[in-house]
Amino acid sequence: MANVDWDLFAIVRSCKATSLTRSSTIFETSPHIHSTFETSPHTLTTTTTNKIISLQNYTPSYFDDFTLSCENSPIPFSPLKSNDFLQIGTFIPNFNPTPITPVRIPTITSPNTTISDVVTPVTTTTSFMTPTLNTTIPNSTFALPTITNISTGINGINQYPTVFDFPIFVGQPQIKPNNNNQMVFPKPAAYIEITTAHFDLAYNHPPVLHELQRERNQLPIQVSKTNFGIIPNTLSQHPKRKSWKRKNNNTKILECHLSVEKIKEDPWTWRKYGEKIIKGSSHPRSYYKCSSFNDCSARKLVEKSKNKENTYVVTYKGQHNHKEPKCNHKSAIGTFRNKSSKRVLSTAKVVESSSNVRNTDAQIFSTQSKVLNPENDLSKHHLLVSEEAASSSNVGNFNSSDAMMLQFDEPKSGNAQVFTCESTIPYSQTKSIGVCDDDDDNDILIPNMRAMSEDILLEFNHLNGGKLFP
DNA sequence: AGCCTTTGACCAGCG
DNA sequence: TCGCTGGTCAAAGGC
Repeated sequence: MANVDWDLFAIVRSCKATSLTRSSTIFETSPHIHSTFETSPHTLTTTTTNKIISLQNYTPSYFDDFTLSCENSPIPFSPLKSNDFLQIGTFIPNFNPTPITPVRIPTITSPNTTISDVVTPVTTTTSFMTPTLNTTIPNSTFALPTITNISTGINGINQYPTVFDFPIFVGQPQIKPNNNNQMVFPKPAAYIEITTAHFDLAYNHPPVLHELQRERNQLPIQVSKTNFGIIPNTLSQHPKRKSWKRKNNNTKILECHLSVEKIKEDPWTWRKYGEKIIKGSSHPRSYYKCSSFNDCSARKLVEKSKNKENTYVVTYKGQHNHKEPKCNHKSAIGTFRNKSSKRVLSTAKVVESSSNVRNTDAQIFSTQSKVLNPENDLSKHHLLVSEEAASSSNVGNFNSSDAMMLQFDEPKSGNAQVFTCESTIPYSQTKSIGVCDDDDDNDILIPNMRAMSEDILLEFNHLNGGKLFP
């Protein structure tokens, strides 16, 4: 059972790519207004034709929650967490789409809940090129293997696909197959696919998961290396804003809107090297470099979203020239303590008495300046886990990054308390999956976000002035 | 000791 | 050419 809570949802998610085979409807169940673009109803009616979902009457919107119904087989369609969303509006006006490769293949069949005969996986391995009038795409582009079961359920949780599991081809008008079973684009249009790949691209994931898939004799994965899956963001980009290109003409940029939780899932390690007040923005922009490897050119810009609470605009530039750091799935924006397990222990102890707590946006992601409340079970657990990690003879490689961390600082003026949810993932469970082992690339340690229930997170809300989970 | 954040100064592109 | 602005550097200090 120890493994269960370490459900590698990311793997599960990444190993599935599905599309409906029948008429379907996607509609947003969360009625929130998230952006100034949103003036029309928040319902997206889609139809599918031959495995393609087309959005009609689309209005740019965030998608916090979905319900996806498929004729007589409704599929509750929920995000993994409350803040899971895709800002599809960002992706829509992609009239010159760069190659985007669907990379997800359903591979994991859990002994738990399954959804049968509902979805057909998409395993397209070729890039999606700019459609033109009467353009046809060879049928092979859409040749799909068939599976009958899609399983995401672990312990009965999240037994349904999430938004990330469904590639969505956004097009207007619909793509239709011709007599030769080729996909025909009736007129120039923009098509974009939204899959988990985008999130992974955002995090610049190396093909770790893909390797797993290949080991399972799945189809090879092709990830576009040429354009990094760039999705032009013509909605959010100010036309006069060209300063991006000054020094980075050749760097690859991906902008995405991520919730705090998503940001924390970033497996890469970053070091903040600057912060700047951006004109017209009420929030400073923070600049991060990849700190995992010297000379890595990957950079990340983080700025709090104007439009959506708890959301940050994260811009990735450049590419990592190294593998994703192992055993670092804590995924804070900044700090990564890679050296010793002592650090975990010392940090945990030091912060017990610390009152030096800042309350900036950036600090939300910091692993420093944290204060534990000794009276809090989670804090105790954190210490316990940390000490166990530090003292265990066979866990020498364990560090704080092995566990997911969520921590929220409180303003100085208050009774500073920072709760570290890191402790919600017992170290014993990390071992069950595999501690760091440089000799085993297949030991992937990904925390189960569901292990941290929203109720728990909400309990921390007041500690952060209600900013994180209003 | 090492790595982090902070922050003012500087650099460079653009209008 | 100059001022504005975004991006980066690097010293200082913290953990």
